[in-house]
Amino acid sequence: MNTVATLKIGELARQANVSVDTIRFYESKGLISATMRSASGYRLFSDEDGTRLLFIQRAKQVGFTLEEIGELLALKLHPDDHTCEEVKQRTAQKLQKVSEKIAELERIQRSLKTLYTACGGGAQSAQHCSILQLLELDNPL
Amino acid sequence: MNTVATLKIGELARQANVSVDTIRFYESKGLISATMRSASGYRLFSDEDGTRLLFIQRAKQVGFTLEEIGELLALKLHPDDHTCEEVKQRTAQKLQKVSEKIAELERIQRSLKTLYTACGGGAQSAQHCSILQLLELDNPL
DNA sequence: ATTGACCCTGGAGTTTACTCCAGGGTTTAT
DNA sequence: ATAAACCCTGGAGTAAACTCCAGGGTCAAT
Repeated sequence: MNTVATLKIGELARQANVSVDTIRFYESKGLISATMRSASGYRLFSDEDGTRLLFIQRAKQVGFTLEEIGELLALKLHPDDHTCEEVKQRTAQKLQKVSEKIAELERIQRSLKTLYTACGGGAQSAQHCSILQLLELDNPL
Repeated sequence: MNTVATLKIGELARQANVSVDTIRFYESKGLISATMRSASGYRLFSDEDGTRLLFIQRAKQVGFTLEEIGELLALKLHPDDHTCEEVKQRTAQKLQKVSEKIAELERIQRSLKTLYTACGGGAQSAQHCSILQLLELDNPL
């Protein structure tokens, strides 16, 4: 893995498909930080920063806020970590949240699949039928 | 299923754990609509509206915008629907999006699980290790 | 018949996550 | 040596999704 800082902000932005303004905004929020600056003050990034940006985009897609994403990125183990138990506990909390999100999506998925097959399944199955009613069947109150 | 409109906005808000302002805001965006009004102009909602609000909250949690949620809620089949194919196609698109979100979450889940077990798994396994590196292993660029 | 807890509309304010200048230096190619 | 294409900072503007008034009507209980 190449970890030297050679990318200027525009190059990184193109690679990760975000704007340079977005990168600077994320930096201001502590989600990413230029590994170093060039003599003339230009930010220099490494490939790992590209991975980081990609992760941020994806986590956003599934409903994490930038603040939560920052917490996810802060979950780190290293040998001299004296608070291993605490990291473990925070990780467990995040796992819980992720599981809930997956369960939610699977419920929506089941309803959509039912809706999909009901359509064109013969006149008798094409009842009044919306995703709401299907969710209610799947998840009785 | 009870579908009469008897709930005033405050009662519905308490039931669905959102504010009355939020309900009125959703109404302005076409996500929900009071089934009727009382003589004095009060909005009256049915239990189905509660389900609707619950769905909105959950879909928001997994990263759908209010606009997308509106589209999901609009997916409906009924016998006199002449555009069944179109509904089917839109549903397929939504299914695609849901699958992508689930895949993303499962990737994050795998990394978090690895992080969770690495911690406390003996000194030799507690390497410098963050969710980023684990994601990279899981999803080589 | 009046007090407190609701409801209404219309509009202003807030937070999150960007996006877009202005004004000014830097680098690269011609 | 001079454009074109970058980069910098600081700050203003925008869209989405609320949130919070102000000013005024309604309803149930005392």
